[in-house]
Amino acid sequence: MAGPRVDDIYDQVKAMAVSFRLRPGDRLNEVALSKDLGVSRTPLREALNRLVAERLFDFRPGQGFFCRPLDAQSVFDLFELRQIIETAAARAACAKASDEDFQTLRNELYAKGIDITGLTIEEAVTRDEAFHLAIAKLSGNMELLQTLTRINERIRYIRWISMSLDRVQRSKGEHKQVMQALMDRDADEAARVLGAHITKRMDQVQDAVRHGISSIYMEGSEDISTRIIEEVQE
Amino acid sequence: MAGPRVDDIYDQVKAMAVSFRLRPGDRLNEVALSKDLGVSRTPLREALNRLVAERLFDFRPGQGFFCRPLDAQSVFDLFELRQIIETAAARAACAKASDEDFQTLRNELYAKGIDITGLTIEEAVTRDEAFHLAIAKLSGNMELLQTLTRINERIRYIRWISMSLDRVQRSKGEHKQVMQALMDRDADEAARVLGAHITKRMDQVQDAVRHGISSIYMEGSEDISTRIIEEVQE
DNA sequence: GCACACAGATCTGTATACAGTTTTGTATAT
DNA sequence: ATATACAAAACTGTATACAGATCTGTGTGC
Repeated sequence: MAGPRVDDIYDQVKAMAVSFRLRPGDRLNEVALSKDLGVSRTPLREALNRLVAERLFDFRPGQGFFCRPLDAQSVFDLFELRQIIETAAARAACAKASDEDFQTLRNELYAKGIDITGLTIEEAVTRDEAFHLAIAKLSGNMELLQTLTRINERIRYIRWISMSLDRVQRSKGEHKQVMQALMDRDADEAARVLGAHITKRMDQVQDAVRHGISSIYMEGSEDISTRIIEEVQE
Repeated sequence: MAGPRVDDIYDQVKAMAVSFRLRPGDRLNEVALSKDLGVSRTPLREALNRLVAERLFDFRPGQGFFCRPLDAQSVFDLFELRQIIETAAARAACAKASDEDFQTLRNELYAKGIDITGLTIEEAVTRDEAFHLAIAKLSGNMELLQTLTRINERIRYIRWISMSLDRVQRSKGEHKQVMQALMDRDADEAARVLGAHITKRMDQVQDAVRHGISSIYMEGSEDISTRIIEEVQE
């Protein structure tokens, strides 16, 4: 049988890194992990090298692979970059996407993000991310989409933590404004609202980070599986 | 002795891919290449996996590594993304960089890009790229810089070809405008001029690509080492 | 002349072994 | 008690071997 082993390993290790199941800064024990995954070190190291290129791991010659720590500056930079790319994507979408595209976006992803009561934080972030990625996709620029996807992977855990600290999802109204601006094909407005939305999130995240990024590493994990009770009235 | 073997292999293979010495679309023979480089397949494959993550190679399970072909759409997308990132970087630089930073930029990289007579096309593109990257660095956003660096690697060969077809470098006056706007800290003007500059380049490249991307693959190589004779008066 | 099938060669995918380095633990001296 | 030196254990880095998949080329049948 076989199947694409490296791709599977890559996905599994990436999932561990993204969810911080491997603690940032820690050295990765190749032998132990390869036994855990039931493969040998060779394909594991191949997968790890991909993740090094994606900046999810550090590689120090002679010492091995390290789960990459996320410092406050990197978090800020990644959010800023995300804002740059998403606002540009919204502008491009206004120019390039069809009315049908926007209808689909509204009916599928936007609609699913409205009521998140009863969802876990992980699920809520996933839906939020999906809406934002869908806009990026409507830009028609696959390289942009790919780049944003990578950025999202690196800050996903921070978004989980931030949301679990805040408890309440306040993006409903903002998403509505973004959706409206897109359907009006008002590029300036779409970029403005989306940019402000991300800035607000970034501020929340900065608070969380200031609160101590090291403590963030410890908790979590169970928090993202707690369910969201209520939603603010908009 | 030893030294970081994988990093070296990575650099060497990347250099081959970026300069299209490995022809796009071609399958890579691991045994042959590993013999060429004087290493075994194991570290070579590790390096190749990094390059897969950077989209310089494709990986098809069961078939191996393929030098990634650059289609017209990808070239367009990469240039568009480059424009988005660079204009945003210029805006950020206006807000964050110090006067001293701009002085250094002007005296070192800007000045070196003015007179390119006698340089090879490869050298001229390198200087152009260095100026643009320096602006990105002044944004203070290292993630942005990293992302742009990766994009540049993927379109470098196209820029070589485009410049060798055009023969004449017309960026002198445009760079001057960008430099001036930066020193005035006029973010809107800097973004506008830089954006227009990249758009112009993109148009030239699109012409080159329409001219036939397949023919582009064949020639080149020697063209980039031809020296630039004259420069337009500005 | 063309399509298909089969066999040989080639190449990829992974496990394993081993050399060399780094880390860890212990014992000794100050 | 602290620092240092040394030895043992653990781990990384790479080569190699082998199994399995893929490709290539030839020959046969239609």
